[in-house]
Amino acid sequence: MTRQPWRGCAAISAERTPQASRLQRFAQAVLCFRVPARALFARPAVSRTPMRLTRYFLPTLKETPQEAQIASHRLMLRAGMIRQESAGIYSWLPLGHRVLSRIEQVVREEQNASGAIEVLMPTIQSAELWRRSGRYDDYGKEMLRIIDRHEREMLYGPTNEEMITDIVRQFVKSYRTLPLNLYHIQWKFRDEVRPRFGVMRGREFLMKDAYSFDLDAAAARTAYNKMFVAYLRTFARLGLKAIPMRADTGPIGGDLSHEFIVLADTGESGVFCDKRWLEMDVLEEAVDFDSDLAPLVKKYTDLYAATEEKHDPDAIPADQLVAARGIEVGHIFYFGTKYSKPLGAMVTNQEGQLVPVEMGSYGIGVSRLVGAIIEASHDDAGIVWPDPVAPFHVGLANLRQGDEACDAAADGIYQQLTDAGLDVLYDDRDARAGEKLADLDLIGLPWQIQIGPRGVKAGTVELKRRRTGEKQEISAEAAVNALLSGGAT
RNA sequence: CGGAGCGUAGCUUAGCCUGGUAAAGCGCCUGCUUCGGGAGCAGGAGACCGGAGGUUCGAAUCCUCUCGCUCCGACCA
Repeated sequence: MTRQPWRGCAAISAERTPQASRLQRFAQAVLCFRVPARALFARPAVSRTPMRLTRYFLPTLKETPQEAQIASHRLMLRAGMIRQESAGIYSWLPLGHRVLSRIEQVVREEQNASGAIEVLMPTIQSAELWRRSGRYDDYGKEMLRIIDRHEREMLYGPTNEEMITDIVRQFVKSYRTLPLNLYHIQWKFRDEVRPRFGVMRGREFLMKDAYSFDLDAAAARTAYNKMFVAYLRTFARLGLKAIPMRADTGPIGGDLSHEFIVLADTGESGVFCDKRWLEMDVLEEAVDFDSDLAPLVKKYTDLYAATEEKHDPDAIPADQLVAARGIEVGHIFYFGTKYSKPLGAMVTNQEGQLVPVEMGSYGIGVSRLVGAIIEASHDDAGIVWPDPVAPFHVGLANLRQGDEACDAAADGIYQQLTDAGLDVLYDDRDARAGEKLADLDLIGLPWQIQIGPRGVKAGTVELKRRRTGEKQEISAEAAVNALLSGGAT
């Protein structure tokens, strides 16, 4: 990485001012041939953020605030991940924000892998757009309506079908531009009558929404399958078993739809599935999204699975059926020309005719997933993060802060793990062992290293796997090597 | 939106029924002793009792209104 691409280019760097635009700097750097182009596009490594707890902000609670009814809500409050601002609206504190970002990143990577392209649309939309689709009046009180200073009617977007369709209407004129799948990850607002369960059912929530545009129904089906498979992979990476269930299409309309449901006792909807689903493997292997995905989709839709609304008691023998509760973490729809027609998103086909584009939309509740993952992965002591979403890889507890030998050992391990690129949260507070260990379990980092006077004297530290509780007393080197050799990345 | 509850210190609560000017535990700050699963002792800070009005000599307490939050139902990613 070249911090100063101007070095050695005196004539050019002399002209650089603090106000130099990006373009100017780009030109300067390019003119300076000694700078590798790669450096210009180097991106910051977001995940490499070790932290000493004394310099962090992690307001954990010993007692449970009274408003929290379910495990995930309780644990998120206790672990200092969120603070409620008003009904269904939350601030994300550092720990919660890190988890949210991690989930968002997994979702983004899998969307990109499937060929979808990221955009970002605003939270505030104009009522005019919604009048054209006819939904402004239909949507009811769930839509938060806003009047700006010019008395114009605006709204805080509950979803973005109208806007994305309007974008495509303007720029996409030919079938040659299709297929197209645009997605964004953005905050939305639905003024729920009764928000509850913390971030699982908030009024403000972070959603990934993808919108597919195709020339005909067959192509739209291909787009649907891509998203279907991308969702299987996304949830598998997040450590969740999400079952695709035949679902009601709801007010959004359409005739092909699956909800991805995580089974949990605290789930808000009743669901039914073949009991063989419980043994079914999640989709781990990489997928070629240009291949025919129909067989894969078939594999994951062959076994019966339906939400309450779509459940058909005659479809499956009772002794094969599991009735459970579930959390909806994703929902995919095909809805044809429902928006393209009224909003005029037309393309010219091969025959030169103007036809409305075929659309689908595909949502993942990113902020809801934080709660869903905790519901699916916690114990009496606290959260148990799946490795890919854990806010830090390793929690390092110095059980006797201020003891010279312990400090030296802990500082050393912290340095090594950090240098190796692991995210380490180092509890260097002057606090008691019990408090540190309880906090570590509560925040649920996948690995813990405990360093205390007893072990230091014997030349060992304790390496603990949060999920299993399994502990080993080994040398510091062995612990570092164990973490570096795979487990904790 | 129907039904039911609750607002007292940062958190969890007591006090309210039967009015007399606010209490405890945890957390926080200081000191000492402790130190391998949320320590002990001593001291300290911190609450116009959600807000407004009313009744009363006097209101956290009774009455009215209002705001906020929670739960059940209907609705929803």
